[in-house]
Amino acid sequence: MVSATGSARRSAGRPLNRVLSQETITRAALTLIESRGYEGLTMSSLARALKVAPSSLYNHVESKGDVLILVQDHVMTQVDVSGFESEPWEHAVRLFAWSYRDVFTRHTPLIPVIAVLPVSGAPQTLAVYEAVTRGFQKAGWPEPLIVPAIIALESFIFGSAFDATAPESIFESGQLAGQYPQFTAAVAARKDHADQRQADVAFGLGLDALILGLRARVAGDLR
Amino acid sequence: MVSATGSARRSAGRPLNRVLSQETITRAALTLIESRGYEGLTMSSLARALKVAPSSLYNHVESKGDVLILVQDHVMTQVDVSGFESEPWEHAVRLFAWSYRDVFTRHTPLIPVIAVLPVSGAPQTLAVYEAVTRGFQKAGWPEPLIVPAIIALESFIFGSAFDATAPESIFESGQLAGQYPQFTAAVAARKDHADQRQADVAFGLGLDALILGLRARVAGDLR
DNA sequence: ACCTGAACACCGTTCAAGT
DNA sequence: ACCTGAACACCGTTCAAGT
Repeated sequence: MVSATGSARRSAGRPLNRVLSQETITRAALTLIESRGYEGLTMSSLARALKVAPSSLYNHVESKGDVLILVQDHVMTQVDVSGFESEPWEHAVRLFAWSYRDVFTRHTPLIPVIAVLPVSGAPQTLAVYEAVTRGFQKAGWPEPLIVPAIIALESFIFGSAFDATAPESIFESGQLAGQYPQFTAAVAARKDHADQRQADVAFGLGLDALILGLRARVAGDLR
Repeated sequence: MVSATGSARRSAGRPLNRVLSQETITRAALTLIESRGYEGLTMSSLARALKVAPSSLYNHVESKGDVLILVQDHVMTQVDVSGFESEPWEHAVRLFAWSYRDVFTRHTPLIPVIAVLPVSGAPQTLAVYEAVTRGFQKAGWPEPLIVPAIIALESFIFGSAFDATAPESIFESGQLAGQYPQFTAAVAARKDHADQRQADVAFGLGLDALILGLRARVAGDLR
């Protein structure tokens, strides 16, 4: 019997023309993540989206972790590094950092993947690092400081991406307010930044501080 | 039949004295994580360690996520906030930040949990924030800036904890080196900091920059 | 080479039955 | 109130069989 609606099921055996590739898998995974989130991304759901049996995926990837690596590298193309070509260093860093954080706020489950993944298998990730490095070099940064500075920036960005997914009320002490009076007061005193999200205020503050502090360090090293 | 070695299996029905509590569960989970890591922590393994059926756990926690929340709050007691009582602000922040990062380097799977968890259910976490807040107040920080500054610091710390779990060789471009010459050069130029780990160099650089930048911002606000 | 379909060893969670 | 034991609906992954 063939399913009543939709197309007939493919029979076993090698099909006449290949139906899968790493690219179609990556694309389907991204679409699935956009519509159903990361909990919605399973090898089953991915296979279903591609109209294929789950076991077929293993002809093209070694594991689900492999799929996440493919997705990660593709997501990296969404990060805006254009500023490093034309803009002054500080402006370029700011543009880059906000863009990087915004992208990964939508993809926090990739952060544990990327943070530990060797760049050698991730060309788009390398392309981003290359562009950023050129920007730092153009601004006259001492070579040995560039990679540590990029890592520090990236660490701040990843942590901030997690923070950006937290509910606005995360710091309300609730019942325990009386036991922690100073923190409760500090939470209440946070400036009412109109409609700006608290996570954005913190990110802006930290980014300004990092930029200022890094710049001071470079000036010291070059003097 | 009773198992040949070890104690006999408990029969069904309410036992004479309670064998579980949130505290024993938390303790067992932490021991399990220390010995087998986070992949080794399953509801089954946890039950086995406590000599109990997996379903028994659900009399004390609502889900595995609940267990992670209990673990997270307990781990928070390992963070050193003692500096904020006696030391100058800058030294206290440094002590706190390194300690916080070191603790969560061993517990990165908790980061997505804590980053989104309302503090109202996490007394130890609140205790840490209270101590830090007092240190900032003592140093004369303007009240509305304290919470954003703590969040920024924490974001940098969490991101750096992930970075600290990465292999030392993560930035070697491998085959693709030729296509990304500037980044490859920058990686090669990283100072040889004797036996200091690259992650520690980056964390130290970023922490110094953040401290300097935050301090400058405060000075500006108070002027 | 690359697909299907059946199977496997897990997972977290639910719930009736028992004391 | 709080435990056991059986069951359920999933998970990722393996592998023989098919073309």
